[in-house]
Amino acid sequence: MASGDQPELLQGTLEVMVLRTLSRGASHGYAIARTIELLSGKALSIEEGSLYPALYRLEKRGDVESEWGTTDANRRAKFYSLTPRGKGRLKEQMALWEKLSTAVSHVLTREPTPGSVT
Amino acid sequence: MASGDQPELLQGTLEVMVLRTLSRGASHGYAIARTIELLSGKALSIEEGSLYPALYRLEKRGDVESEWGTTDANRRAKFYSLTPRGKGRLKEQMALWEKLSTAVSHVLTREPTPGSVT
DNA sequence: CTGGCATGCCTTGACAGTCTAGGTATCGGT
DNA sequence: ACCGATACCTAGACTGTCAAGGCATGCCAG
Repeated sequence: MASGDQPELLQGTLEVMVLRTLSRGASHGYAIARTIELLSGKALSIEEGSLYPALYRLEKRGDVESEWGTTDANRRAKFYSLTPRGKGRLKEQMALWEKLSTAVSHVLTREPTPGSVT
Repeated sequence: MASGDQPELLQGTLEVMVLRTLSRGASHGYAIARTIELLSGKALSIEEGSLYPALYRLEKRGDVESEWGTTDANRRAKFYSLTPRGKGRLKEQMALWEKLSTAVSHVLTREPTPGSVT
């Protein structure tokens, strides 16, 4: 923790956000980060030290594949795209997020049933 | 892993769930775990190896305090309760969860604006 | 009365994913 | 000539979770 109080990402959510971003079309690291930040309404900030390792994980696992290309800004960049496998994974992970976040929300807001544990 | 594929907790959410549980009244480790599992609709399973360290963290930080007592089942147990500080922390963490989970959901569901980054 | 199950607490070690904090290189504009 | 934005990469520390064990005791079925 220390001093820099940026809210840390909910561990495990970066991957699914990356997959989702790529499901809208191939993109490269830098752009993926900017896109996620934008879509989150600036609530999330994607650190490169987390993003690149995540990308490598996904590629190693066969969920994405990469190819070098050139960006709008005329710069060399590695473009990642979803593989069929990755599309499956995305679906999976979206469902999992839905399930888990709902579960957590329930715990935080639900009133306990009368017959609770003591 | 093997067969029992319990989804891992979203890292960082355990604490806020514990605080929230205690906000409904003092409780002990075992009961806290059962309560969270129940409220989550069995979607979450709280591992003791995560729960107890979390409880110690919270106590060390002054968010909860503990006292030995006896349960309904007539067993010795350490009862934790929220301190004023802990109530503040709970409020904070609930807001943070709200903010982050909303942000993630946006990233997963929102359609990108036309002028996106390339 | 005894064996097993549920209750209840605790700890160690491995591990995964994130962050900090550096580094490199190039393009375009001032 | 420089500087900011773009773009990639990596090492090391850290944090929280998990798996897997251990211990003790109350209660009930057989």
